[in-house]
Amino acid sequence: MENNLFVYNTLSRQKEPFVPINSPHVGMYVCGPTVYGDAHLGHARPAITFDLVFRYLKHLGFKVRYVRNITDVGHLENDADEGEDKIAKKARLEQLEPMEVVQYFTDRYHAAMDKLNVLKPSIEPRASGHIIEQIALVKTILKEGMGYESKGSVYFDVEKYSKVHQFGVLSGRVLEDLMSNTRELDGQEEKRNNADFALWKKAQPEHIMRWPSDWSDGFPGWHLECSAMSARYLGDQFDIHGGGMDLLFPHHESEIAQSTVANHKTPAKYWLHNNMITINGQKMGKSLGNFIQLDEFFAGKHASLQQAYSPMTVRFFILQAHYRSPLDFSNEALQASEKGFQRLMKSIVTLEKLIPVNNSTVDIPGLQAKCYEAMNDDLNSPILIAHLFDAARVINSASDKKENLNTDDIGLLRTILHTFVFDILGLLPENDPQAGNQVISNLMNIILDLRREARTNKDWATSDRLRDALAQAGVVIKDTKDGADWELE
RNA sequence: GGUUUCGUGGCCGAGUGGCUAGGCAGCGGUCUGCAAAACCGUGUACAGCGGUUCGAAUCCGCUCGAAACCUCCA
Repeated sequence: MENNLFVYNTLSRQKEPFVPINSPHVGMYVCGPTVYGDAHLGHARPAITFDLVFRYLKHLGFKVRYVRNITDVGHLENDADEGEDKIAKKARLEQLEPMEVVQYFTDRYHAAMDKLNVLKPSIEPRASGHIIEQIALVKTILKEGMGYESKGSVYFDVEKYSKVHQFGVLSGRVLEDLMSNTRELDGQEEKRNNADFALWKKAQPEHIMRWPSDWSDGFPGWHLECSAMSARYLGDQFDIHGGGMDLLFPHHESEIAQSTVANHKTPAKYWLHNNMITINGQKMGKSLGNFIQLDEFFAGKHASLQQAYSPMTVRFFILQAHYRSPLDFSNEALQASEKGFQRLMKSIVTLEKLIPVNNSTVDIPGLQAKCYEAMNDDLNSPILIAHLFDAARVINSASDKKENLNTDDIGLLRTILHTFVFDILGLLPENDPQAGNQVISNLMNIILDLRREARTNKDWATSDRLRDALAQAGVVIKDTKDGADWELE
């Protein structure tokens, strides 16, 4: 298996060769959604980013176990309902069981991911299903002397940890700065230091989701689930930990601290972080109220949307930017992606109609090498897409008889496009009438025959009538030198 | 205030010491009965000011501007 993949490791702040701990096996953990609301455009980014990683690693021949969790417990809210679990709050408002809410939004999340052609992870564990592991982890941390109990809650002792390890390896935070943070949080007076974070929280009387423990009836701290579940399914040390940049601190930093104490080793070898999607230069987020849900994109129903954008347009839009760059939403940008995506997909259809010529005028093996080069350079999907557009231009030129392609090169182009467009980028054709309905195809042949007859007789009136009528019916006619072609609008 | 980043042509977005990114839009052309599609051609872009260098959008410094995180967030 050839592997020249380099990835940017947040831990070292540089690109490193990707060498799995136990090749060909790869363990990858990615922080998944909190299921108390519908997925928005921001959620699509990590899902698609790590879907790309998952797909490419598999393509390279690695045996990947991809774990992406569902957070259905434990996140605290810092508003009027202090210390209340987000899911419990929503449930009470709607008079639903918390698990009913969780199920509803989990299903909706899965549906949106399916539309975006995001592959299912190997394991999708729920935090609520791993309370036992999380309690065990708290006990281990207490046994190691790095945690302390306070009024039924348990906190991680960041200052003590810092005497042995460096807290802040991932984010570059300095402990002194964290300690001097004077912000008043719930339970702050229970902590020895401001920088300490909760491992276990005692539940308030109104708190619905709670589990018994040695310390109190309560719920796990929000960094704990990822440490517990990644270790449970991938072992103490695994290859890739992914997530959004916004989780870098405190979430991932705390995970490292917890896992380091519990297992005496740093949990993940490579930390990969995707950047944010912005709207008017600002992060798209629930708390900012400026997010657009994925279903709203697909339906075109949102004040900020000029039209509907298909799932593949959204996917292509995201892949056209590098995962570590911020990506700004705008209708113009989405429309450009839509056009570009269609151009790429049309070229794949055109490729199937090419007639081989003896002497090729284009270096197709070189193109393939460039595609791999792009992906190997920290999953540079925008560069890959630029090369695929080069392929599209070659195909169109060949179709126009301006370039020549022999049988081997046409076959290789087919391999390149199918591999990179479908398998790796995970794009799907959206309107494929030929594949869809044989009857339509047959009917179209009859109509185009009639139109060709009219055109041979220079009966432009009939020819145009057919073209206009078909356009009304949603079929676009394209005249080429070799006769007419058609596609659904 | 601290930590981490970023500032590229009309829009989006790669690159990162010398060699065309790419897409969308625009303009000109080829093709066409016309149109669409396709193809070809077309842009003195790198926030500003200094410095290093034979050479800087790319490295360094400063200035200006923006973002994320520091509090739940993808």
